[in-house]
Amino acid sequence: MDSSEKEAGRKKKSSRPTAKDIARLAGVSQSTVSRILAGNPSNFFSQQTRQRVMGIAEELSYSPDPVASALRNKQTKLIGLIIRSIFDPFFATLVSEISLQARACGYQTLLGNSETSPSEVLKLSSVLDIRQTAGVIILGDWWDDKHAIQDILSEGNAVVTMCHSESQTDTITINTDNRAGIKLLLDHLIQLGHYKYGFLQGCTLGDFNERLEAFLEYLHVMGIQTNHDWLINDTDDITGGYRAMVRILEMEDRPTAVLVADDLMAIGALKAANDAGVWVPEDISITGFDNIELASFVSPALTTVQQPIDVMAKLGVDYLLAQIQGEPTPSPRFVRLQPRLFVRESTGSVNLKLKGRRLPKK
Amino acid sequence: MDSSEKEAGRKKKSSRPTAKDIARLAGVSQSTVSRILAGNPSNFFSQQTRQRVMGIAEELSYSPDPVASALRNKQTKLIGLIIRSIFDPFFATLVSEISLQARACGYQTLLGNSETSPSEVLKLSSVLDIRQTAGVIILGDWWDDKHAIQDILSEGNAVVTMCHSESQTDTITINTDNRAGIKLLLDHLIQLGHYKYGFLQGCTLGDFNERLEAFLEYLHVMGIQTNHDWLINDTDDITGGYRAMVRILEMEDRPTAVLVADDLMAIGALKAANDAGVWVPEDISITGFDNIELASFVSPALTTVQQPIDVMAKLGVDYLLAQIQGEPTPSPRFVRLQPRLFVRESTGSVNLKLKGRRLPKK
DNA sequence: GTGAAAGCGCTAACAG
DNA sequence: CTGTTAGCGCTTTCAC
Repeated sequence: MDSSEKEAGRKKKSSRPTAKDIARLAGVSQSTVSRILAGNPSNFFSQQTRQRVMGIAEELSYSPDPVASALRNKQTKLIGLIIRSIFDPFFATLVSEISLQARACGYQTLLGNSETSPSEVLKLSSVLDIRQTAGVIILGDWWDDKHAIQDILSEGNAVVTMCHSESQTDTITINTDNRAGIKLLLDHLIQLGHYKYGFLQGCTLGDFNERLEAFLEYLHVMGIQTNHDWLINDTDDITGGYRAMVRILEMEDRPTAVLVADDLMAIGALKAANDAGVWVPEDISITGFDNIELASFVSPALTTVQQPIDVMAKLGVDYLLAQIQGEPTPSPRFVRLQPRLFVRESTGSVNLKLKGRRLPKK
Repeated sequence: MDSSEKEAGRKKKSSRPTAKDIARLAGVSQSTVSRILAGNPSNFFSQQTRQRVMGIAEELSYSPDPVASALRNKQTKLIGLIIRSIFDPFFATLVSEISLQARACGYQTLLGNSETSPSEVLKLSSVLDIRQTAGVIILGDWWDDKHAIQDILSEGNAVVTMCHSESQTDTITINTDNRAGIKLLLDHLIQLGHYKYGFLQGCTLGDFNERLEAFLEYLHVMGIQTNHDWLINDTDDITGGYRAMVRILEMEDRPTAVLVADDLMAIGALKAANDAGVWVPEDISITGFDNIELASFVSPALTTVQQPIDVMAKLGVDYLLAQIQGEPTPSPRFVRLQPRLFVRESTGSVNLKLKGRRLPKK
């Protein structure tokens, strides 16, 4: 083999200029380059050197190697995202917003979704190598969070939880106010004259628990009786919603309105009603939670409550970065954002029954 | 301040044992540790040393710092994922599968979704800092791919594209066979007696283009006339599908069946029909593409064609890793996987008209 | 104001 | 079989 062949970089990154290159070209030392480009205001340089260095850096479109600087700083520019399920459009949207927001702050997003059985205690490291992250956002809670979060923190990571129920930890939690959401929904239904309420809970997860609790409490406050048969528990996906609704529909004595723990499940429930020939909202009213885009596009369109995803994402990232930068945890550790009611076609007055379904307009 | 306070690690990673620690404890050199743990079969060690080192490593649950090893190897264990939109459940599922698959191979996934206007030429680096990735998977094409991909490659990254149309590059592309899918759908509809076909195209993206072309070609082959008014172009999301369908429905002379470029749009189209009081499939048949889970849960359930997401994900990751490991690009650069037809409720015989809609069973 | 030098944790080339 | 040494690219003392 020809020996004078210049080795083309062991594996990759053949080309990129380094601080050393800039230094050589500018006739200064590497440390000067680093200092000037760091933009640390405490350092002063002759206008000359600064211009020259910055000029050359610009020209070669230099920027410091993130890996090297991570090693040196003991801190990457990566944030980990641990998600229960990316299939749920609500989470997918949240993920998207978070990653956008993070990128705007110079951070990238490492995806740690883990479609595992919720029952199994998850070793966090199997989902995400947290040594590579500066911080972690946990979306939804479902396993032994206390330990998991402790692991992450002990690794020196910052942590923020979102859509996470009660304080299992000392970390910041950003949530929609589930109680307020349920109240919005129930007030709306009560106004429509409903008096028998069912609740389809995804599973006994934090957020869903909160919604169920709020449901029971508010009903109690309003002096409305509940039948515990109407509280059904299934998986927190579209199929779970379908199955749960089937059970409701099989009952002799049915609720007049069913609150479903989230939109995706509610879409499943809607389908179950449809398949059974039960009309919504004429025979039964159904509500969701989240206001995913799809909610307006099913038939009938879903009455639901909106979570302010963009605000949640922004807050989550902001808090996380603050923590990463060593700022102290702010005092109200639980942020509760207000949801908003969207009344659409899946809810109606109890008296609607037998009025017949929407007919062709023509 | 107390000077003898042990500095608690500059920012993080205070604790983790290093190879040096293991070496000290085992009474060997650091390189021995590295070599033993690397498991390189070309190196032999005394059973003694090996056991001792591995024992200690195990005990401290040591594993090499990914950042340091990335710096040294000039190669991270990160793969970048560039997605058109994570909102589409089809893409979300693909992302999930890919990240699972990648993790199984010791790689993590960096998320680079970029909800930007498709028209704008995207600087790739604004979506994902590819210096931190060993390879990139691009899902869907939509901008100046040739340049973007060239950028990535020149950075030393491996690239695989998925759901990407014709060869704009020399990279491997993994796709569902769009032509076969359209044929499946059309054969089904032809059998039902349809003779007037519309097509709602998401936008002039690769995958969608291929579907439209296949549609036109196959119709031509079958000697079926097409009305170009029935070819509608809108955004590739649920709202786009809705709008496009509204336009179809406003026409005097309507197609008897409408193929929609993907399921999400088809759901929008379904809603449009519903809102207009047009019955599906009695008045018009509608089909989708992808077979997302939702397809079974809208009413009427969507007849569609399934993309084998899991296989695609596995192949994509496999090919990417092969490339990363320096294996040569395999000869058939275009992998086309076969779709599968799912007939559900949104398609029916042309003669169904006026038979009336599903009625309550009770 | 700027340079020299150390070192983050790892791996691999080069001894022996 | 194993140790010594160099160096990935960066930042940051410490000197001058």
